[in-house]
Amino acid sequence: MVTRDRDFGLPDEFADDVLDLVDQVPEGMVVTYGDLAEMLGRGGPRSVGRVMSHYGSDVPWWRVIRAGGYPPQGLEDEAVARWREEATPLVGGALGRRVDLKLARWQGPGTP
DNA sequence: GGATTGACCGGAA
DNA sequence: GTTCCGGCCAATC
Repeated sequence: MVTRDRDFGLPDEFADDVLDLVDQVPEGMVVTYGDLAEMLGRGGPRSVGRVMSHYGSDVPWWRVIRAGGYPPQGLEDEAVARWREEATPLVGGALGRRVDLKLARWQGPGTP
């Protein structure tokens, strides 16, 4: 009996947990990298960000933002466009480029 | 085995 | 408002 039954098949278990949580984020809401790390109970903001850059293609990555309410670098315009489509609360109105975490922050599964 | 990197965080100047 | 720094964790060279 080995400690890990999944030697291969999945790239890494950590990424699987991250993607699973991001996929549960409802429309009009967002979550920060640091919050995801805390929900998982391990890892850090950097680890989550790295996972997203490689495997985020299969999840609503635009709902994962930085602690300041800003979208990931390189995809700012893409994320803002998605938010306006999903009516995500933005600071300064619908023309804002920053998410209002005070209203749109997803607290975790079971609290949509 | 160490050193570097990455879609980061928070605080200070 | 911006810019700089140290800390954080996992994957990669």
